[in-house]
Amino acid sequence: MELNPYISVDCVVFGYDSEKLNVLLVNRILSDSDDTLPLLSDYTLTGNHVYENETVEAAANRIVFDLTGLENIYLEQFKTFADPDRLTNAKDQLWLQSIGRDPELRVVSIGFFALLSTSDITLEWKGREVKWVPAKEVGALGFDHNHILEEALKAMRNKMKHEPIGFELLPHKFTLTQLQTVYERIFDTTFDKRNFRKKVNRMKYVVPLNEKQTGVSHKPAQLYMFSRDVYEKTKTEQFDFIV
Amino acid sequence: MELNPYISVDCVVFGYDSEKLNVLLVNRILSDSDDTLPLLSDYTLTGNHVYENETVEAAANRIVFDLTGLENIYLEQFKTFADPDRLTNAKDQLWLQSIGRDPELRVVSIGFFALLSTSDITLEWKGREVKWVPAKEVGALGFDHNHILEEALKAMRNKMKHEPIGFELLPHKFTLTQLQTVYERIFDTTFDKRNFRKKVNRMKYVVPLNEKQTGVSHKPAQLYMFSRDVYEKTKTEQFDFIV
DNA sequence: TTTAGATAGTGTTAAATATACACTAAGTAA
DNA sequence: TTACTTAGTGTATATTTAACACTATCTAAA
Repeated sequence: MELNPYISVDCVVFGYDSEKLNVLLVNRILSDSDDTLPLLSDYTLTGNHVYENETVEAAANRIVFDLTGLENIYLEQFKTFADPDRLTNAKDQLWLQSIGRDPELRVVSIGFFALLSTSDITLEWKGREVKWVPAKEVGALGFDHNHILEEALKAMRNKMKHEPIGFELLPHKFTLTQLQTVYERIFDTTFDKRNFRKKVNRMKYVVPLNEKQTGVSHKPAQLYMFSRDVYEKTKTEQFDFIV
Repeated sequence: MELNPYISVDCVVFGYDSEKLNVLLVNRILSDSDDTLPLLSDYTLTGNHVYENETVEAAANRIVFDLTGLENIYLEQFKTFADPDRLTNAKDQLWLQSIGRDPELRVVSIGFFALLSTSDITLEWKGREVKWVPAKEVGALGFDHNHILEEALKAMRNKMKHEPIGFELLPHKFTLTQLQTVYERIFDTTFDKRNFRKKVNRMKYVVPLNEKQTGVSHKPAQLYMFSRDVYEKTKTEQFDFIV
């Protein structure tokens, strides 16, 4: 089965490590014929073209699965990138040529972001180096991927303000302190612990388990899980189009 | 300048007529050679392929401008449609063939929605019939446009809950009753007049004008306008990830 | 010019939510 | 047993929401 040459999917995989938000990057390396200094070595987001009979959602899931081994990861199509000059940079042209793609072809890239907890996976070598980089420390990426990353961050933060997706960045079982910290780190702010807990208390879809944290050298915290089921059943329309 | 054959933009143009939400549709008609009964006659959303050197945003603006004569209309890219079988329906295949497109080609369509007040424009014949249809009365559309319309409605409603875009559906100067009615019609609900006004009162970006409604046979209402400028300057981060 | 009709515009009370703030509880490790 | 670390909790005040009904002002028609 053939890959479609002009439709690609780029996945901005966000992984939270209970400290900061990271992005999954892959190494883009191009060696000279005599194998000395590489002609090109930088990083890009994870992406691929879609197969001719494949939906873009399936392609996004495939890409995330190939790199993380995880299925049913939170994935959302957030924006499409199709500027005529998005791949006309010299490095990108060199790369496209070297991997046998037509550098003239206008490639549409459909952007997805994925949310997961880095504790759920261990990265493996997949023919190319794959690594987590803190979102705030990402340097110059190949293609238009800095732009895509910025847009993904915007879309993710925006969604996070109104829908319960912070949970997707945590392990299945989490403590309220962990939950509070995710939101604090992603929005670069702090919340009052008691007020935060009062608010969470009202969210019936954050359900306490009969289980406590283990392996910590202090009072172990109560564990909770997120129930999307309860969420869907209890959510109501709400407006907040106000300052 | 050539149109790119595999990248298209579909615009879901929402027009509010101070009564209901309408969608702009164009007639897709195909006559037999002897010009009797049409082989095909139905409606689609407005869309077009993009020029090779054109961005998709520019294409969306061009499409809206060509149909309405308006520039600087509120436009938002909301989702991209690229299913391999999105144009494989018999009617669509017939149409594609008849206008000289390759019916086998996988076409990516980037969806935008536009918001405007129908009072701002008068539709003209542009070689094809163009008409407003109430969003709730749209029948079977060509291509995958019923699906695109559904997604546009979802995206628009969702955005409307959290950001001040209801104004885009009204004339530049509007009354508070008109503003309330837009929200009521789009969310199929009703609000208490006094509470609604108290809320709007707190929105500093809804600014009263030194002007009243004219041409009505009852007490004329105060006119207001929306200031995106004030909005951008006064908006704050807010969370509501709660039931 | 008076009157009927239509929509504009306004205030209060009770309940819920948001905010600000500091100490005790329960575990581990030395 | 003590020191250390994080968990977990309550109260008072300010703000916001929700529920609810009447008067004001204009036009048009009698």
